[in-house]
Amino acid sequence: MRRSPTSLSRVDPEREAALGGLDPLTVTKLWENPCWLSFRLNFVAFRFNDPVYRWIETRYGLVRPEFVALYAVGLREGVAAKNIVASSGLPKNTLSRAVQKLLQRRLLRRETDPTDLRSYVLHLTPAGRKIFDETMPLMVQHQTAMLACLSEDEQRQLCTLMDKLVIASPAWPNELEQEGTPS
Amino acid sequence: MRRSPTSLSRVDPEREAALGGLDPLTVTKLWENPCWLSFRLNFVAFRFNDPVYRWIETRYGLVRPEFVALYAVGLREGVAAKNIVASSGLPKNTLSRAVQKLLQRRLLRRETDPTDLRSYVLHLTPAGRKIFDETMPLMVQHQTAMLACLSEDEQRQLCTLMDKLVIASPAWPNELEQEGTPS
DNA sequence: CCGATTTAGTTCCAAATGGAACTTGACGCT
DNA sequence: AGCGTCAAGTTCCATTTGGAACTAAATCGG
Repeated sequence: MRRSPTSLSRVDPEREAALGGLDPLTVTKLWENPCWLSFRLNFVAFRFNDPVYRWIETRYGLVRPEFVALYAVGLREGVAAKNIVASSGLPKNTLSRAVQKLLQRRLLRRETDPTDLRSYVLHLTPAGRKIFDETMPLMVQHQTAMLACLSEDEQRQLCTLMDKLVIASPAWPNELEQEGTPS
Repeated sequence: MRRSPTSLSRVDPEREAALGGLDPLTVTKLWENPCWLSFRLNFVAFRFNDPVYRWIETRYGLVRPEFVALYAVGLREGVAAKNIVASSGLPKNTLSRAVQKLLQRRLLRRETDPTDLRSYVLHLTPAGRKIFDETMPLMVQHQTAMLACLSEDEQRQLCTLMDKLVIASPAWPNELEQEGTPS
């Protein structure tokens, strides 16, 4: 029952030293886990997200989907909720509520999209923009701290590799076990 | 206000072609987003997690934290709940419930840890092991599909780079904006 | 060896979540 | 144009979630 992926990364002794800070189960998930990608993604993502969202929640009273929406509009004025859904994976009713809340709090403004009357075009108000501008540097600083263990070059590599994944993502299966054409 | 990270990856024209399948906001989050790491992590993690957890839920009636617990014990018999908490980031009450449910359903078995009477040592029952063994190949297959856009060598690189991040993680800040020693 | 602090796990409960059904507008087809 | 299907966003409601308080056991300090 030996599975291959473990061999992808070797537990070389120099590293073994640095492992003191990690829970033993974490070590197992790193090096005796056929699903190496999933664990690494979720673990690192969590370590990024958790401090960020806790800070935003206590600082501005915005919960995660609300900030996701605000951040998205901050990056690209004029998006619609559907875009945020597609790029974040949050369910659309959750995002609907998030947008409502942001509208109430006058952090977001919206107008119906003249080219599609079902859809709304979103913009940040100055107050919303202020939050975006205040938060961004902290997030970048946190990212920098997390990436400090990698050289500039390694950081670029990581970025490029993950680019490829995201770009390839439309071709990935949305369901497990979709056997070819059933009968 | 130009921020550097965008320059980490160039939107070279060959890629621009393949971008058809992506939402415009996704493209912005890729290449006009100072927080490039966060987006890539969360996006790819979501695309892995979502099909997997939906399948497990419909197939076995296990919700996410339940499967997280089952999977963890499957990887390393004899772990305690605290280890699963540490390695997964789920809150401990959520995991407590997940374990209870798995005990009820006889997928997990537990005995008090003789070296620490507060703690329990967890094991899979044969039924639990069966689920683990059935699920693993599908997850690996999904991972393989997602990684198909990378060469063997690139896959190894990605694995190694993320190793480094996980290993460095104990040194990362748990809070944003913890200014040095206050007064 | 006794009190003060920390830790593993549980319980409580208010709040967030997300599936499903719904409304309204767009789009395709004949 | 007219009808059936699809898409954007909202609403409803049962379920899940996770913070905070709690219990019991371990660990630390003198």
